[in-house]
Amino acid sequence: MSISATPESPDTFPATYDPASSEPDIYWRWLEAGCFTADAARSTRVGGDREPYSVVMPPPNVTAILHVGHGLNNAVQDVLVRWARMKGRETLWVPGTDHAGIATQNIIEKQLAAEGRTREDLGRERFIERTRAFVHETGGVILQQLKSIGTSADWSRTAYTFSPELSVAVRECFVRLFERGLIYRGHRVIHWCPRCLTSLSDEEAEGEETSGTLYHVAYAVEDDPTRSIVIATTRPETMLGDVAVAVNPGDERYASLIGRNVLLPIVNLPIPVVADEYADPEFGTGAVKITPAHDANDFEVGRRHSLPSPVVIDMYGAMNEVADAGGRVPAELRGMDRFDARKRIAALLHDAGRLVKTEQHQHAVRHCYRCDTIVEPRLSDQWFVRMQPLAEPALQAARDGRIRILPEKWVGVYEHWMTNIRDWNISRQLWWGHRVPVWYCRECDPPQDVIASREDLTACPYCGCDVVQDEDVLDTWFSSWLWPMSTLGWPNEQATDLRAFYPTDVLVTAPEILFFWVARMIMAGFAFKGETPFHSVYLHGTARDTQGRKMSKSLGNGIDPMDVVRLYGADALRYTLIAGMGLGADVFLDPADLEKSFATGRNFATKLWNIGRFLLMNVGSEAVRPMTSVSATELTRADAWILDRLDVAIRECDRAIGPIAPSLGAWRDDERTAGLRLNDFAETARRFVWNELADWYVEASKGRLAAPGDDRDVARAVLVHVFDQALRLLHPIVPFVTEALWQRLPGHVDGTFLATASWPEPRSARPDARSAEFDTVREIVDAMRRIRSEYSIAPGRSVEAVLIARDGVRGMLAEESPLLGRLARTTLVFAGVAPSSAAASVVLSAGIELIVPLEGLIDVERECAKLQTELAALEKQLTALESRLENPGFVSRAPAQVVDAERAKRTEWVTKRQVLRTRVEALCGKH
RNA sequence: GGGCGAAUAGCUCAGCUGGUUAGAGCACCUGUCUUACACACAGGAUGUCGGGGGUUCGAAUCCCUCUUCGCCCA
Repeated sequence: MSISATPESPDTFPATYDPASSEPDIYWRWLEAGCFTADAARSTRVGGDREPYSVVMPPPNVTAILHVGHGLNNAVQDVLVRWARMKGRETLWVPGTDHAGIATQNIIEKQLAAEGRTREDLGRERFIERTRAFVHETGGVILQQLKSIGTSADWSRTAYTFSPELSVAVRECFVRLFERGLIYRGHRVIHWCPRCLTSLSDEEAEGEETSGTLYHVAYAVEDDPTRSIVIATTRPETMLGDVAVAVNPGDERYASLIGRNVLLPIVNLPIPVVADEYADPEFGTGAVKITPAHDANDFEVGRRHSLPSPVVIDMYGAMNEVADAGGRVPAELRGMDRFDARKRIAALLHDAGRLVKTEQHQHAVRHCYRCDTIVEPRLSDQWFVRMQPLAEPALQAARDGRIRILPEKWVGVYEHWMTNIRDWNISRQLWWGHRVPVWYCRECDPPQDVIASREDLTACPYCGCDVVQDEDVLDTWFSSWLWPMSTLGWPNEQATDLRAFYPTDVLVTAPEILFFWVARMIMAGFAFKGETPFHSVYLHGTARDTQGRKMSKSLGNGIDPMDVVRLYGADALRYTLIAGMGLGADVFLDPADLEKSFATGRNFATKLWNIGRFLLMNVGSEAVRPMTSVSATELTRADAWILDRLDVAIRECDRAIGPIAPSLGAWRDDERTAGLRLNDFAETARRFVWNELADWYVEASKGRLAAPGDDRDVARAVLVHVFDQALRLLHPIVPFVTEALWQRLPGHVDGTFLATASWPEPRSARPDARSAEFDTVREIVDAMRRIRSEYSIAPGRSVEAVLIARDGVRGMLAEESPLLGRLARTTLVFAGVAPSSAAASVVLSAGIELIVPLEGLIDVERECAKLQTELAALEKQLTALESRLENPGFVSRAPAQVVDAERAKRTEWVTKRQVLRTRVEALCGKH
């Protein structure tokens, strides 16, 4: 064992911690030592000696740069991962990026536009080449940024959704689902973004509450122009594609019109009135126009009634006769944008006397989640995944506890989505992404004309003719839903990582992508591995500004985590985020005042640094006794107390982070919601090092460290031990400063890292009795400090206090008098009765009475009033307590231990009341 | 419109299956260069637990209702 012991002095040890100078170095040394590299062979699942713990990082977009949301997400994961690693698990955290089809393609298209070109100018091949080169050059910056906040991921396993390996997984997944009949090509009305020029899934078309107009339009009855039927619509421009008016079959108002024709205004085409349950008699006029090509519901109605589907809006969102629409779009409207056309058509209807009225109407309008353009329903051929069969096991797993979702409020949301699941449109009309692995043979008869294949095809396997591949690519989420498996080697079932680390443990992400990603990963896990991909889902909150707005680039209210790292260090960033984030709660930060926002974390790191500074400067560099060699009899009361508090802190931290995995195959009800309270964990650890170790133990040890002898060595041993343990507890939250200090502790072995040190365990099951005695000392110090403050007694002035207590307590306190002198500048005088002089006094627990004669300083009236107030409050509570105990209902029905506790309390309070009364008589009576 | 959830100190939140005088952090006020730390130390104030009703020996906690807010899905 080599002892890295250069004597510390104020010169070599600055009073404030400088993260900028040490963090990068520490991180580099962790990497060099391979601290974050998992060894699959050690996993018990492949015959190794360690339980595995694995986490997959939600892959950021390959083109993304770090924002606070990423910081928060990765801070949470890093706390869990570092904790698991210290607990001795073979820990793997898989990092990576996704290729972000739409977002990345948008970037390249913008670049091209700046050059006055389009992707069509380049052609598909060259466009993909260019995008690939761009991603290669500038992509993954975010992964480098993640390193500077301490992310302890296994970079040797960095994955990418569009890598050759993961592309194999995507293709395997597609073909298998196709073969199982769960992927089909459908002719449907889907969500279309006229700007991105691609279809979107239901989840990607986000509803947004919008104030619109409801237009009431009269369609004249063909054979009776005196009558008309009034429909209500928010989208009058789609009327050019109307093929019917639907009314509810039970709606008597319209019964006589069913089967007859009405005339479509402007176009002047006769269209039928049909009876269909879809028409809601309560909404609008109860009659609804049917436009199969431009509304998903209308499409279904159209199918039921065998109606045609004329297309009157093109892919760019402009009015045009696209299909089966001959003569429907007037010349003046052709090529006009849909929203301009809406106004124009409203005007035309008005002029024709067909616009009955308009009214304000609140409704949800779908927007593209990537570019916020209003989505246009579009009739087209798309690939869909039949989701219902996949949802069953995913739903069941959540119900029987094989998987848990925290905070629990999201479980209901998950269940609701899963039980009402709809088919997933997975094809995108993009170039950047996994191309749909389907080839078409023009020569073959059905059913061989559509061939899904794991291998690229050049010729039809059935007839040898030429084949063409489907033009579309797959939704990026169709590759990310495989992430927990594909990153570990799936579909190669023999892959060591897959066997060693799947299923993973916890998935940490934001609730926004519960459906996009989390739910689908669970479905994929069951579909392809027959197992849940993780046993816990932790959905964390959102970073918001002081007004509660979500931080975003467009609002300009974001915080760049790299700025925070530069100014205050990664630890400050991490501590602030973790400590400020309750389970599922949002974190509020002020983008205009980084100093204020991150002071919590910065101050804490500095405090920790200074405790270390004190310790290293005062403990010295000579060998420190290991705690195992220190016998209980050598320990002072302060030692017993801090060791006891350490045990409490360890237990509370463990409880806050929680069970690392379900104790059986599934979560028991009582452990289902346990743990993952990272803010509680942070607070407990903070309380221990700051309010207990620094405020009391360090202060109490100062005298002992100054006096050479055996006791000095005991104090040094306890101090080093306790600080070492505290650093371990805090390491997952503030890895850098804890590592820096830990490596400077006397006795540190070169080449060992806190990052891979063991997690603390409590020393003893039961607290040492002398720990409670130290609490009495603390109580007296507190009381003396209050009195001193109240009477403005100069800090330097020594005070004498009279103490009335049992013999045992007297003896104990006599022994602790040096400590009382140091911490409270008080000398105790033991007496049997209170002195009669004017004095400040206080009654402590166990009937200890403390009287501080302060001749001349005491305001007798004030002191008397204070005691009387205290006595009155006590009497009131005592009365309530006694009436409770006299209540037969309480005594007979309340649990015995509650009743006993109340009785014990009564005894104590009665004693206290007696002491207070005597004191009041003595002090107030004279006055 | 359907569903889920929340309302506790100025702010952000704990308070588990009912049982002390309802807690923490931050913010705030007062004092202090006490030999690691003023990014600190010491002391202090702060709540009809959203309103109303009910169950119970006992309600912040359970039930009903109203109000307000948030989220998800239409």
